[in-house]
Amino acid sequence: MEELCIRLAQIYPLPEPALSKFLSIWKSTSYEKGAHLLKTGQISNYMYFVGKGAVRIYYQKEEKEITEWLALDNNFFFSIQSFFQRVPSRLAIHALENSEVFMMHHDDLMQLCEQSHETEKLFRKMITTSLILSQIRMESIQFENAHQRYQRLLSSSPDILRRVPLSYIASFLGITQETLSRVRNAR
Amino acid sequence: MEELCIRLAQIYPLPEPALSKFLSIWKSTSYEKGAHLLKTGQISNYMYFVGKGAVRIYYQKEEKEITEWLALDNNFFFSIQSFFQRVPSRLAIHALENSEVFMMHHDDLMQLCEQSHETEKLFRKMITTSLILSQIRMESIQFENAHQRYQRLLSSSPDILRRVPLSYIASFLGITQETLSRVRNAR
DNA sequence: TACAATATTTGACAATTGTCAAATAATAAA
DNA sequence: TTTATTATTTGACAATTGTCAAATATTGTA
Repeated sequence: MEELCIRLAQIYPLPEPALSKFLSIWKSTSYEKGAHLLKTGQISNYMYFVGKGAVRIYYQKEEKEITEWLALDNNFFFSIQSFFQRVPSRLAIHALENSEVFMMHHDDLMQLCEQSHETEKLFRKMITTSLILSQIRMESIQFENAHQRYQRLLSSSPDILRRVPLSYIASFLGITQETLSRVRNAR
Repeated sequence: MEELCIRLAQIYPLPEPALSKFLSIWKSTSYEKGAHLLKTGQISNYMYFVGKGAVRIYYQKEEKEITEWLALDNNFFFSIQSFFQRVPSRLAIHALENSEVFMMHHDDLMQLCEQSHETEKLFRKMITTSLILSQIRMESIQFENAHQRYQRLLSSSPDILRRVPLSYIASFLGITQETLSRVRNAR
């Protein structure tokens, strides 16, 4: 919870009493390694924050599993389209390690946003952050080759290799496992 | 202006008096073909809406010009990172045709957002729309080949080929002009 | 420890796309 | 209309990455 507060304050320092109310709608849960936070076809009701731990967002694409996102310690994540558009999620989410996860229900958030302009503002800034990250990732995928993408990931998240199977990382980077294996050794 | 109102209402129907105030901060300008709306290195102060016309957002990458976005008739566009983070823009924007452009200054928008919760909500929804589009485009770039990306563009914006030079479209799709030329003929 | 299951690496080859140069087509200017 | 300029297409070849199969390494479990 500590870390969640810190991350929120970095995005926008919500004044009281809105802050207390906002924090109160986050629920804490523990997920065992392998457990699902969200399954394909469910409407994703939550925005999540992983404290200590790691989760993977993925989906099925022609008999392959595509890793859409990896979130390690102290990061937000959610199934964007399902959460916002209230449609069944194409994405599934599971824990890669035993993880401490905080989650906030869509309806609770919307209710607070109605009541509190300041909370709406915080939420707007959270989405803005996601949008900027999305742009950066898009550019990386479009213009960097396998080696450059791997290096970028390494420098932004150095311990990811020790904690996440190579096949997931490769898919997240948009390359095959074999290519990633070659790229990270030799050359 | 008509079309701008329609598009805004689709995103969120802002009630009066907020709507009138919001509309009043949009300024209308005409740009001649080739004219710049924004040059590299400037801080991008505006969110834009092109009425009738076409614009191109691009940047320089190792002696090549990369087309980051193309906006035709009745669409929003802006230099996301510069607009939100108030840093000099890596992107430039110019008109591909004589264009009718509406623009809204960052500071005016922020002032209205402070005053009006409803306006903040509209803005939040506009960003959410951008985020979802960004996700869809990212997936297209990551998992579709040149031919599929071209087809997707054609179906979402059929007249783009008649109005935008092939080299810009190719760059926008993340492929070379030669590959696009081959993909759209034969095969 | 030894075995089984899973994960990663390696090799051979194919598919896709990029690069560079030249030819052709389309457009704008004289 | 003719010419000059710009845009698009085509060919030959190279680079990158993907695919499939097999080998090796790692991890978890009896």
